[in-house]
Amino acid sequence: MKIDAFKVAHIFREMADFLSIKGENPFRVRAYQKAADALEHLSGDLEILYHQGKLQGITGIGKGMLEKIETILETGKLPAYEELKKEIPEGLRELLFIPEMGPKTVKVIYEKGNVKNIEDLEKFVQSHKLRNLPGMGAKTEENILRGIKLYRSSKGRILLGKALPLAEKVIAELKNSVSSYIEKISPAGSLRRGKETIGDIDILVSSSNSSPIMDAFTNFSFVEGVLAKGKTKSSVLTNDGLQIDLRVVSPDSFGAALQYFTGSKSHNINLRERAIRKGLKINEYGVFTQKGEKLAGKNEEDVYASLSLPLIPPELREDRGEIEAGEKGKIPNLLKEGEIKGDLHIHTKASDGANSIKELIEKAKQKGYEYIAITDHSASLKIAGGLSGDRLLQQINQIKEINSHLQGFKVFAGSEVDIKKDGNLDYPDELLQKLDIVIAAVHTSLKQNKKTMTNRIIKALRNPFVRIFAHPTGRLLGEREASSIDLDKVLQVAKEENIWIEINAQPQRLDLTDLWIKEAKKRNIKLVINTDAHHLGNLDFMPFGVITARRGWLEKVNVVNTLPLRDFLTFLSL
DNA sequence: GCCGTTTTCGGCCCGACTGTTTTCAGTCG
Repeated sequence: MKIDAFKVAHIFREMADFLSIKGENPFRVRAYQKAADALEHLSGDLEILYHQGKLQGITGIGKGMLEKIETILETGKLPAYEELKKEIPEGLRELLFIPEMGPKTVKVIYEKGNVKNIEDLEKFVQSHKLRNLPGMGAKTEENILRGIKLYRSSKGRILLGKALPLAEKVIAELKNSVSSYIEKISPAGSLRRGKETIGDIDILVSSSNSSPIMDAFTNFSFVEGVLAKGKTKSSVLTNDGLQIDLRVVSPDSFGAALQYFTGSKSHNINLRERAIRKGLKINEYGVFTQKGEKLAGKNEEDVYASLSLPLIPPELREDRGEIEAGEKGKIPNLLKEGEIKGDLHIHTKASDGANSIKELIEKAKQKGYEYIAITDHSASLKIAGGLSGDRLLQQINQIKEINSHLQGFKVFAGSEVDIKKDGNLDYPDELLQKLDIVIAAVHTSLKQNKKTMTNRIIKALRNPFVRIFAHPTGRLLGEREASSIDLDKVLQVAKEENIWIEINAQPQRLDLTDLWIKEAKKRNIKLVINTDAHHLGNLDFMPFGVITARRGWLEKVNVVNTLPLRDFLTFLSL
C-alpha cells in the first residue's frame, strides 16, 4: 500500500496526543504536531521528495522526524508509534477531543480513576468520583458532562452554509440591540477564512464599553447556556448546540485582534516568528517594538504593513505559502462574487428540481447573470427523474423557443450526464452533440476501487462532447467520504481534453476542494463554479463556491463563468 | 523534537477565562 504524506502526518498527530497524555515535554509534543503540519502542506509526493533528499530543510522536519519518515516509508511501520499504541488504551486519545478535557486531565483520570474511554469518563463524573481529585469540583463535573454531550451531538463541526447565516443573524441582532456601543463588528476565525466546516462561530467587536454588549449577547433568545462571560470574551451555547464566541476589544486594537482571531493558527505562528526576526512582538492588541512602542493595531492593513507585507485575504491564511507570496508582491487578485456571470449546473422540475426554466431565468436575472445552463439528470438516474432521450430532445426545443424571446440573456441546453460504471456516458454521442453543454458526473457505484474509478472517469472525460466534470470527488460533508480517485491523473486528462472542473457550491459538497483547486490553477486548468441548484433558493449557494475558489487562490481569469455572455460564447466554441 | 543574522544550549506564540484555590494550573483559541 502506498504511504502518502497524510498517513505519516496522521501517525505523528496520534503520537503527539499519546505523548501529551503521558505528560511529556509539551514542546516535544508540539514538534510532532509541527511535523504533521509540514507534511500536510507538502507540495509534491512524499516518497519522491524523500528520494530526492528534499525533505531536509523543511521547517519542522529535523533529523529525528526524517528518520521516522524513512522508517515508515521503508517498513510501513514505526516502532516508537507501535509502542505508544500499546501503552495508551485505545479510547483514551478520543477524550482529548472533548471540550474541557486536555492532556493533564486525561492523564490524571486515567492514572487515578482508571478511565479509559468516553463511557468510563461519563460514569466517573456522574458518580462524583472526579471531585476527589485535586482541583476538581462541581463546576468541572458539569462542564465535562456538557462537553461529552456536545462532542457526541456534533462531533465538533458544522457546515459553512449553516454557520455563515447564523453569524450574520447574531451580528444583525447585536447591531439592533446595542448599536450605539459598537464601532466595528466582523466575523473572525475559520468562518472568516471560509473553511468548509466550522468548529465554533467567532465574532469580534470593537467598543470602548463592553459590558452592555456582553449583557445583550448572553441574553439573546437563542442562547441556551453561557459558558463564559468576561470583559473581553464571552462564549454561549445556542439552542441547536453551536458555540458562539464574542470578543470585544478597544477600537485601537481592532485590526490586531481581527488578524489574531481570524487565524489560522499556523498562519499566525508564522507571522509571529516573522515579527520576532524583525525584533517586533505581535499580539491581539497590536504590533510592538521591544521597547513597547506600538506600531500598529487599529486596522489589519497596518498590522501586515508593519511586517512589510500586503494585506493577506483571510481565505489564504492557511500557511500555504501566502506569506512568502506577500513578500514577493504575488498575492493573487482573488475572484469576487460579483464577477460571476452565469450558473451552468441547474436542475428543473423535469428531473428532480422544483422549478420551471422561466422561474429560474427570472431569479438568475435578479442576480445579475447573463446566462444559465439547464442540466437535468440523464436517463439511467431514474431515482432523480432522469430524462429519456426523447424528453431531452423536447427540452432542447423548449429552450430554443425560450431563447428566441430573450435579449441579453441566454439559456444553454445541457445535461448532467451520468458516467456509468464502465465509464460510458448515459446518452449516445448523437444526442450529446445536440447539447450546448455536457456535464459528466458520477452518481452510482461510488465505492469502486481507486484504479477502476479513475479509469472510469478518464474514459468519460475523453469523450469529445464533455465540457464539465461535476462534483469531482462525490463527497458529502459529514455524510459520505470522497470516492477514491487519482485526482492527479484526472486533472492531467482534464488539461489535455480542455475539460472545465466544477467547484460545486452546495455547502455539503464544496467539491472540488481548496487544495486541489490550487493545484488545478497551477496546471492552468479552467474551473467553473456552479450551484447544482434544485430549487430557486439554491442559486444563492454561489457565495460558498466563490469562497472555496478563493481558498484555492483563484482569480477571475481561472473561472470560465466570469466571462460575459459574448466572450463565453466564443470560449465555448473553442 | 526542532532550531540558530548575537545561540549547538535553551528557548520554543501568548493572553483570557474558569474553577478551585487564596496564587495558580489547565484549557482554549
